[in-house]
Amino acid sequence: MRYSIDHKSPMPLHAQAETLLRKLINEEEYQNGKVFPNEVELAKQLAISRTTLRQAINKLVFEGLLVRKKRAGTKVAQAAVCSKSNNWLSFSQEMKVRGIPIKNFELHVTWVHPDEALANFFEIKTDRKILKMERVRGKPDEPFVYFASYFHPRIGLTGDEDFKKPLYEMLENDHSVIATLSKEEISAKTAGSFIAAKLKIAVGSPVLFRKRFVFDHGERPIEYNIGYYKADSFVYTVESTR
Amino acid sequence: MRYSIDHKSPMPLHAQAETLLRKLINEEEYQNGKVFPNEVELAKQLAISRTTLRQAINKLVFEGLLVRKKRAGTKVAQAAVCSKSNNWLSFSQEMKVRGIPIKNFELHVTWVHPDEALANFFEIKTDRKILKMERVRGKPDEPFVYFASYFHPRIGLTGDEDFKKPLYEMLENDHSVIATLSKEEISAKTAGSFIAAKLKIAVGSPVLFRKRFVFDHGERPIEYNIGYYKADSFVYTVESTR
DNA sequence: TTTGTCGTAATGTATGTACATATTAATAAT
DNA sequence: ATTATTAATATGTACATACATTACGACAAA
Repeated sequence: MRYSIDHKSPMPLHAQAETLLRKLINEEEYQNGKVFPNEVELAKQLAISRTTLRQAINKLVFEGLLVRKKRAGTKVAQAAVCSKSNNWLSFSQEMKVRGIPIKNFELHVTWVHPDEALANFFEIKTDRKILKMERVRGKPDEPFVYFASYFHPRIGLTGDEDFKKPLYEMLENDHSVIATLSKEEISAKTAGSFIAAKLKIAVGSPVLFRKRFVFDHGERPIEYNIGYYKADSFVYTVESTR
Repeated sequence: MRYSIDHKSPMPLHAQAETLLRKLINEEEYQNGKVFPNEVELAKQLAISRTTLRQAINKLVFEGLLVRKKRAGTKVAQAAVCSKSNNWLSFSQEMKVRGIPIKNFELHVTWVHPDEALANFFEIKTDRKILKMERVRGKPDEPFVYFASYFHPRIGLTGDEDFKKPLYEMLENDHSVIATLSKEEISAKTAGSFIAAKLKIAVGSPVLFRKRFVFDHGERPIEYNIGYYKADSFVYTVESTR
């Protein structure tokens, strides 16, 4: 076993097991369908109880990352779920694809204290300052999205980076941060005065609101991002199979 | 305790506990924030072990239905309705999971001629009549979604089906149609007079608009579905990896 | 060749136990 | 009145153990 579990760590054993399993899941052989060592065996190898290991496996099964079958064993889900052409483009890449020229109307970088929810997501204290980047973008003649991004201090951004370049490329090249997982929530909202001013629309106009939580390989939080899109200038597409 | 657990049933105890908890979640007092009996107590009442009960609770916590806090106890999560893209639940199934009672305010079935776009999607001629189903649904006191579904004539629906039952289950059981792929587009819109009246909101209010194209295994079109959701009563969540 | 049966290997279900940890609430000390 | 201290309580973590269920594979019977 390449990895092991630290019984003296303050991190719960089942959590350690979980991250360990995530690593295994990413390995090529398991990606290709190799079955995991069976629960009893694996528990013995890691020197934890089967129950504890199972707690970790269960979570991943629930997430759809693993599938278990009696007698057959536990394998990485050959999902292809969420397949789709990685809708993992940053905004400017998205728009380039659609052939729409982009302009940055505003690009504003500040250091702020996170509110409680954000501190919680980043797993830091609220007195730790984090980098906030705000943007207004759109067609040359009309802004159609307001963005705000918050970055985890772990990344080590200084605020002097060139945020005009594609974001995730920059993070990958200059900071070795590879964003691999995003969770998004989309809803409709009414534009308040702040957003209305940014997008040059009337207060009360409908906007598409998007929250995005971005994680790296090890499920560590990287970025929190919100976006207000002028109605009808943005359509979100989802493809799913079962 | 109003409910109990049958130790002789073939249904696993944790599964019984789970459905029992779902019932509790639906009860008004718990909906309103009353804390559940504590684990040890509840386990005793149900005559199952705490571990088993915990298995059930964990699942519901993972689903986001319950929240637990040390010392404070376990309560129903106060969250907006949400839809996970990979789950493939129909609307009523979604709501049942969230523990929200559903009411059909209107359910209207008609035969209509498809417009050109729809005829094109279904790959039929515009003079071929198709079944249209309209629905207004929501909580008993407030409607929050207007739906319209169009079904491909190939399926053989008569219009006399019981559309109150879960849709995809019905299609699968009675018509051997298995929906496996959906493509959705989500955007924000302004409620027109028609939608405003259906959802009992002001004209011009923001709504979340969703188009859904549903296909079967062989990529043949099954259903075209549009939905207007009252803002903030519906959050669309997407999870993606790369 | 096909069918049946049976052992085995994996997960599934279930219990009992113990101690840790976080949070609230009551109480005591300042 | 405010601030520590402490006790109580609920969830959190972790273990050992036992038996049930399922499904594959091998071997035997038809």
